[in-house]
Amino acid sequence: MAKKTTPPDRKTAAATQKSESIYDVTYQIVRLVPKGRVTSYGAVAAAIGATSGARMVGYAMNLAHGVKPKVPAHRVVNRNGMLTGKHHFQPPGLMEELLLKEGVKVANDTVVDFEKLFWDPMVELAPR
DNA sequence: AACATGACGTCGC
DNA sequence: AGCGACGCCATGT
Repeated sequence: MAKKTTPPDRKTAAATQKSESIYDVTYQIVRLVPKGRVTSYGAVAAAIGATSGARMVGYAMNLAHGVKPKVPAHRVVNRNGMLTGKHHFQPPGLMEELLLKEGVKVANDTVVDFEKLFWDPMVELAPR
């Protein structure tokens, strides 16, 4: 009886992920963004080692909804300084609101003086 | 396993 | 200078 080895009840994605997933790292980088500052997906991606994974960063932000501690995804914009993800907020426009409250001026869905407010994790966290 | 999608980025026209 | 297409990496179907 009992032929073959009975496979243990493995839950889906039980041990699939390790302690740190690309999302976890991404969230932490974003959380490090100081108030009144903004960063870009590409910069964060480069900081986590996914230089070309800018899309993954955006993907991670999408999952960041309800993640604790809260992830200031509104401080993350594209390389253009444009609030590309504003439509993913609830309600849309919340992203701009939050930025304005933090002192970041937004015009036409784009961060004003983006390069000035740009916070590069690679530079700030990089050991000189 | 292959295809399609995505909060980006870069190159080409 | 504005629009289109490809590339990247991960996820879902």
